[in-house]
Amino acid sequence: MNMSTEKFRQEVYHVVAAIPRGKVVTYGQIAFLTGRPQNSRLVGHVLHGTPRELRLPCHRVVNGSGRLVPGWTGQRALLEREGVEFRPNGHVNLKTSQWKFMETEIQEFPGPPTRP
DNA sequence: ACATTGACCGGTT
DNA sequence: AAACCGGCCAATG
Repeated sequence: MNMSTEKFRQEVYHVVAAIPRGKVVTYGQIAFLTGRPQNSRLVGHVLHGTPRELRLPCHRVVNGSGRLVPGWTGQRALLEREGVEFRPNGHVNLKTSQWKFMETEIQEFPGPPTRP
């Protein structure tokens, strides 16, 4: 068993556990937060093998374009139940339902200078 | 030791 | 919007 990958697995679990109701995060975001921004595929691999008894909100993880997990029927119902919004094409509306952890400290900036 | 396969991503048609 | 491509890396055969 490789130690660092085991730690990586635990960190992924921690992030997923912290996703608030009604919001989703992408595999890429989790990869970034766990210090392996290049390895979003591994996040998916870890989540695929998540034990059910951990009771993690795995349904709140989607891919970068808002697509749901291939073959997981019922994920959409779980998300809709907690208020996640969907687009006409069946993807999550990331614009309104993505958890943007970067924007927790900085609220507003004076708007960008309008250039004619 | 390969080769293939993914719950992926960013950039380019 | 959607398809394709190259890069990524653990797991699997």
